[in-house]
Amino acid sequence: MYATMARSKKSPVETASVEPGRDSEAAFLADYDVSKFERPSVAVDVVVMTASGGALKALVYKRAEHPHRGRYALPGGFIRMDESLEQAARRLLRDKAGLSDVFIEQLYTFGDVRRDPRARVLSVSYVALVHAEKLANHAPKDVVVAELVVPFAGETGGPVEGHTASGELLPLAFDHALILGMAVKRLRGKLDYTPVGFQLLPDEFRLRDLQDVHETIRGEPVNKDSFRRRMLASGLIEATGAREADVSNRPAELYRFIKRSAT
Amino acid sequence: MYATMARSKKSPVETASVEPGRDSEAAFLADYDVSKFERPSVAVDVVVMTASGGALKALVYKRAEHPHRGRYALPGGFIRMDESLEQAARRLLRDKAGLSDVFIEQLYTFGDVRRDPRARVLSVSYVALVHAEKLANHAPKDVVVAELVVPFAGETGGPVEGHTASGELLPLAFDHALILGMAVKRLRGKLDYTPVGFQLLPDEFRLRDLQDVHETIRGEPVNKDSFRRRMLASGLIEATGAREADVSNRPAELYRFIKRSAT
DNA sequence: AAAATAGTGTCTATGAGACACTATAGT
DNA sequence: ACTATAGTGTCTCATAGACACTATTTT
Repeated sequence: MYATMARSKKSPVETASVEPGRDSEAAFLADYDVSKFERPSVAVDVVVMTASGGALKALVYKRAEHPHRGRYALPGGFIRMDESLEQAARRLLRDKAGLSDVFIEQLYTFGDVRRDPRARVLSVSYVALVHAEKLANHAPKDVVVAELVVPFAGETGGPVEGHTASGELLPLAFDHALILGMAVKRLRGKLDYTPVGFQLLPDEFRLRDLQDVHETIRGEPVNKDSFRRRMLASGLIEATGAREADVSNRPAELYRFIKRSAT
Repeated sequence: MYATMARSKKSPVETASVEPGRDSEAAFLADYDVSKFERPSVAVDVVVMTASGGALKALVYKRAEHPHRGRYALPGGFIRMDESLEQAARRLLRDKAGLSDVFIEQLYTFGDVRRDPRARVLSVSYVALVHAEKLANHAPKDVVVAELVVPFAGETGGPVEGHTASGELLPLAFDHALILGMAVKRLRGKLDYTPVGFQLLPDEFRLRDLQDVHETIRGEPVNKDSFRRRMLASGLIEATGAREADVSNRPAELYRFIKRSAT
């Protein structure tokens, strides 16, 4: 889009001294040889996160091929020449995790020279947030929903461990422990000023569920009273009028988010 | 580092079922052919920002070559195979802007398929924050310190215009208006919870200077009383004991940041 | 009735905004 | 004395945390 705009004849931004030179630019482009410069490989890796049972979780799968065969890696793959980074992330999410229509956001680009033993490979990472049930229903069976053990408080950052539900440690491939750590850091940072729960809860939920999500992400308890007041005053959620059923205590009011963001 | 760790024999993380297979992995790597997959070019572009005279500014330079000859671009260039992304950013900053020992941080990776007319080129962007004087002293003469005109409030995001000091619009190359917009958005976001002024002010400054920086970044005034109280209570700055001189009014106390972060 | 969790009302401490006031330099 | 900006003291309002209290379900 911007490339197009830049080449249009009378774009309103062409006020100062831009040399038009359209023919010579065209000639230049025709002659341009991409292979002049060495290029790295570029992969997109997606952190598919959810929060349930008091734990932050992310989807990993056991690598069947070298390098790092047997270790656990994030769903990812090399980008194609005809897709944008986000399109690549969505494709990989669909092909490797069976997920579509989820919230995704670019996280960070990892580019250490030796991060992949094969060759120079950059990883442009994305975070996807999904409901726990969606992950349970749609994920192929060779994937593992790893529980994350976060060794840092607040938004300090650092590598994060993955465990099975039974507590076994899952050795992570490449620098994926760092990518997971960055994802947790980002999620914690977003918590204060964006309605993160939108993506991590079903359409109807109890305030307690929303509080659980916040506490799981932060890794520490939040004040119940203050949390309720803030959420109700935020204007982002509304009561459905319905209440939960079949509980052995006073049933909680059910709420929904006012504007469910598209994808 | 991670590649090394992953291949070490008895890493403590190898608790679950990792297939060792060191020989076969070595064989695999020896056979691995990088050229199997098509690869994009990867550039690093650096937004060198400063705040002075009530305006946010960024360094751009007029392109002498195609594509987008005559338009203004961020300092940038293709990454080399033996340097990390941050190393590339620092190299470009040194070579193209004459700057070293400045704060830099990765911003975002732009990957639209058509963002560069030559070929598929990803841009991993970085933000550098420097004092206004440092920029004035060190910048080569083919660069322009463009004043940014930010058409959005808060952290909405969107493209940003560059102007000369005299108000002339500088047409920007590629998607660099978007990259600048992202940089402004990020800077505004950091303002609330990190001492951004550290990087944008000289060693000694008046509280008014710090307030000016905050107002310039936010694009709107801040409450003077509350701002003073917050800054003094933050524990991040301390009085030097000295006062400004040669002013025709009550001279202000000079302050310094407690811990000047390294680079 | 007992147990368990949902939800309300109220008090207090803290921090932001508003504003009046005092302080100190040059002219 | 006058001007301009620095810096202080105080009042009010909004919000977070603490805590006691009430409400509503199952067993």
